[in-house]
Amino acid sequence: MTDILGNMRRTHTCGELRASDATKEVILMGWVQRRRDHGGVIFIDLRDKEGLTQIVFNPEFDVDTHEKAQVLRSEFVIGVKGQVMARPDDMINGKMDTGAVEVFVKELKIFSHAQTPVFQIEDRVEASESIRLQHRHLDLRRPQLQKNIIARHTASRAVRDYLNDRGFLDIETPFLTKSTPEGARDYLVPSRVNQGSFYALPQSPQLFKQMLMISGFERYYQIVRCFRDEDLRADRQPEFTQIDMELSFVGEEDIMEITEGLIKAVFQKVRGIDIETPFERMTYAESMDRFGLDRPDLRFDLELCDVSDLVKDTGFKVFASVVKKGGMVKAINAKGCATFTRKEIDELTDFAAIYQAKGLAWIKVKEGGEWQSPIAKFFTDDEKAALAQKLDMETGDILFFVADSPKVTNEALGQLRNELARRLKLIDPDTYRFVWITHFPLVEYDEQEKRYQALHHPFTAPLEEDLDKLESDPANVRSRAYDMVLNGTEIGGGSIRIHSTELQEQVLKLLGIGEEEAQEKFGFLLNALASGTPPHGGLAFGFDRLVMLLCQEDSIRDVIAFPKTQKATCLLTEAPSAATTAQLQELAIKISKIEA
RNA sequence: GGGGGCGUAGUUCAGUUGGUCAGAACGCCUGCCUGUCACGCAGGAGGCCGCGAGUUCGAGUCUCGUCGCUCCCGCCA
Repeated sequence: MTDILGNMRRTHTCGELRASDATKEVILMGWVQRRRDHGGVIFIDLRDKEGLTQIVFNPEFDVDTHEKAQVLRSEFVIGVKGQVMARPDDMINGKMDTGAVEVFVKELKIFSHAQTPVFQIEDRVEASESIRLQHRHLDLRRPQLQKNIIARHTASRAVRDYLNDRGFLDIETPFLTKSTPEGARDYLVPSRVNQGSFYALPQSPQLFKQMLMISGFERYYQIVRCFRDEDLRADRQPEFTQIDMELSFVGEEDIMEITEGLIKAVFQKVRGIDIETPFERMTYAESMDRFGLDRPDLRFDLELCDVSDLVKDTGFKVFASVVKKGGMVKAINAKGCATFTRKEIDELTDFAAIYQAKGLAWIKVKEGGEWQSPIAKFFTDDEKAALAQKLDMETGDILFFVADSPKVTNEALGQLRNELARRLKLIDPDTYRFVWITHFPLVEYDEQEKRYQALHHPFTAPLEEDLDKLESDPANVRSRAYDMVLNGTEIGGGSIRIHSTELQEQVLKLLGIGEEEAQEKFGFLLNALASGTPPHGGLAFGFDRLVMLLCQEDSIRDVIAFPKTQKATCLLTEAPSAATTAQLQELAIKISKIEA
C-alpha cells in the first residue's frame, strides 16, 4: 500500500519552534499561508491551527527540493522535513511567535493543490458575511475563528469538568418531542408513520429535566441544542446551544452559588481571568427603577431617576398628563455633557424613538444654574429647584427625560443609558460585571390576548410571601426566577419550580390554561408531579452568547462553526430546500402556496 | 410584519448634479531577483456595475419591483 504520507509524520506544530530548537530535524505539515519567491530562495509561511512558521527553500541547501517548491501557491497542503535554524539577530521577526527560527527544507511532499481562495486566509481581510458563509471552510481557517471555535471547546470542557466533579449527570433528552406550552414558535417535523402528526423540536428540555428530578436523578446537566422558529439577530440563531441544569432539594442560593462557580471556572479556563464571587444580587424592581432594564450594565453609572412626583402638577402638560394616566417620567443626568450639539441631541431622540419613546426632552444647565431647554418655560422656580436637587443638576450637565408608560419609559431610557455610555466611551471592554436579577414578576398581562402570560414559564414557583396575591393581584406576584446578567447581557436564567400539583394547577388557571388543555399539552408532567416530587430548580445558560462574550465578539455567528443567515438559511448546504414529491407523499403533505 | 445599511473585477471598496466612469488596492498570471516576512521591480489578464422593468437622446448613477447579506423594532429568554 502506498500512502502519500509515506513515513512522514509530524514532529512539531507550526506554532511551537523556538531558538532552543535550533539544529533539530523536524517535520511540519500545514497550509501555505504566503509565498515569497526571491528567485534564488523561496520563503513560505506554513500555517496550521497552532500558528505560522517560516520555511526556506534554498538551492544551496537542497537543489531538487527548491525546484519542486516552485509550484507552491496559497493554501496548498504540504509536509516538509528539514532542519531548524536559529535566525541571525538582525533577521528575527518579532511579530511571529516562531520568528526566532526558520526551517530549511530538504524534503517536500505536496499533499494537495488548492484553487486560489476567494478571500485570503487572514484576520485583517474582511470578506462580506455572505461570502464568508458560502465558503465557511475557508473562513474557519482564519486564526480568529479557529481561536473562537477552540475557545468554545475549552468552555464546553470546563463546564463538563466542573459539573461532572459535582455529581451532575449528563442525560440526553429527545429532539423529536412535543410542542412546549407558551414561548416561541416551534420547528415541526412531520411523522411518516403517523401521517398528519408532527413532532416539535425542543425550545428547551424544560419538561424533561423536571421529569428527571421527579425520577430522582437530583443533579442533571446537558450541553444541548435548542430550536426556536423566530426571527434572527446578531445574538439569536434558530438553533442554539444551552448549558441546561436542574437540581433537587435546593433553593435559589444553592443554584446561584454552584453556577457562579461554574462561570468562574469557565472564565479561568478560557481566558485565565479570575472572576470574583459571589455576584451582586439585585431585585427586578430595583433594576428597573435604577437602570430601566432587567439586564443592567453595571460597568458605568448614568442611573435613571424617577421624577414623576415632582412633575405631576407641572405646567408642562406632556409630563403632567402622562403621570395622571399612570405613566412615569424619568431622567438621566449626563454629567458634563451640555456640550452636546443639536445634531447629537436629535440623534439621541431618534435613538429613543426606536423604543417607542414619543420624544426626548432635554435640559442643559448653563453657568449659574440657568436652564437652556425647550421646556424650561413650563416650570416654576420651585419646580426647577426641586428637579435640580433631585437630579443633582450642576453647571455643564445635560438632562434627558422620557415621559410615557412605565414599560416604554424604562425601555427607552434604559437603552438610551447604554447608548450614552457607548458614545461617551464609559465602557471598559475588559471589565466583567456580573449581577443576579431576582424576584421577576410571575406573570405579565398580555394586552393583545387579554390574559396573563408567564414571564419565565408556567412552571416557575411564585414567591411564598406573595402566594396570597395569586388571585387578588396576580400582576404583583413575584416569582422565584433569576437571571445571570453580564455586562448588560442576559447569559442565563432559571427558577425554582413548582413542585406541588395544587400550586401548579392554581398557576395554570391564572394563565388561562384549562384543565383539558393542560392535560393535552403536558399532562405527563402534571401526572408525574403527583407521584412524589422533590423541591427543585434549575437554570440554563445561553452557551453561544457566553462564548461570544468570552471571545469579545459581536455576533454569535463568529463562535458557531456553521451558523445560519438572517433568513435562517445555510449558505453552505443551501438548506432548507424543497422536498421531493415522493417524500411529501410518504408524509401525506401537500404544499400550497401561501399568498402574502 | 415594519424601519435602516449594503450589493461595481476573485476580494475589499471609490465612482460628484445622469454625459472619458469601467477605476484603486489587495489577490491572480508571466518575467526578473539569494534574506524576505503584508518582500521588491516590470508587464499582463480579469466586469451582465445583484436581477427585471421604467424614465431619458443617454442610467453604475434617477424611479418602481425583485433577490441576497446585514443591523434594529415587533417577535423571541
